[in-house]
Amino acid sequence: MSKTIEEICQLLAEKDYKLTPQRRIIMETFLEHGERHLSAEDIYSLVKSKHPEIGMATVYRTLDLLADLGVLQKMNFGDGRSRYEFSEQDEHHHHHLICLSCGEVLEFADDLLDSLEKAIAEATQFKITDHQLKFYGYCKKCQ
Amino acid sequence: MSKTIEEICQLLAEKDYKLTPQRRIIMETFLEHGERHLSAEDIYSLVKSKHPEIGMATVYRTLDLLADLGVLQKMNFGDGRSRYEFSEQDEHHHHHLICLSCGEVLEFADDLLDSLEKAIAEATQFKITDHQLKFYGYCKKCQ
DNA sequence: TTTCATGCAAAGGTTTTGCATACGC
DNA sequence: GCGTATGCAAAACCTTTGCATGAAA
Repeated sequence: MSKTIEEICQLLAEKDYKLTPQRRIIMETFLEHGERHLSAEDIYSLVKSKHPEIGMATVYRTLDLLADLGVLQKMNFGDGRSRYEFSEQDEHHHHHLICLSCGEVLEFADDLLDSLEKAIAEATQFKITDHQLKFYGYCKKCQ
Repeated sequence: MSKTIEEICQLLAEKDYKLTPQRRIIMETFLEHGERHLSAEDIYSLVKSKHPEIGMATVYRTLDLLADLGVLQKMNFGDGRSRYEFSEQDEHHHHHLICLSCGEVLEFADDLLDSLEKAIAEATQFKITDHQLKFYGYCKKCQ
């Protein structure tokens, strides 16, 4: 499960960030549409429909902030813009299958990589905080 | 091993692409600096120092072409620009460890994912052509 | 000679920044 | 009230495109 809005607000407060209406609106929008991999533009459109006064720059700044706090994860699926999704640190990771033809992104649950991660950390002396696995190919429709 | 320049030229010929001096120069530059994960700008600078008449657009077009031919692989390490490296299809995959502090990129060989890939292909009906695994963390120096 | 590739500059798209104003704490 | 956040517009980037010229096959 992703965090609740109260948990996120608490994270903000802990780091002395202000809880502004804009930040709350953006967080709520994310919680309502969390299933998708939203771009900044997606968020901006969703938010703008109900709160036209909000600015694009605020969306970008808020997404950056939430990514820094570890609430969101910034991803790149190769379509020229960043996309964001809730990071689910305590849970098992999920990975992405990206269709090279239609761009569809499927999710795939898996935690096989944990042991691999440990082995790599030991071998390279890296302190690994996260990993990201993407499969590229063609979905059933596009083959 | 990555392909030799002759093999790449042959690929071009097979698909009726012309072998221009610019394309040759860019391929040679890549072969000379193949160990790194070069951006278009990196290639442009390297190429420009010996052949100042070459244009940025040609670099982009050639990199795209080589990626289409399967010679290069376009990657994204989250620094706002695409990076390219030789794709080594016949060999075992290698993956990347990216330091979130200094941006260093380490490579890590592994082929544990082949069986996972098969299982996922079966479960999702995707025809998987490639995968990409990235670990994020902090390198020895930055911890 | 025909067709494709190049170079340049301009356009496109995404993200960041400067600055005056507004607002949370 | 202090200091941070916002909105707007401009700027900064990376990448793509249009078009006349030039070169490969």
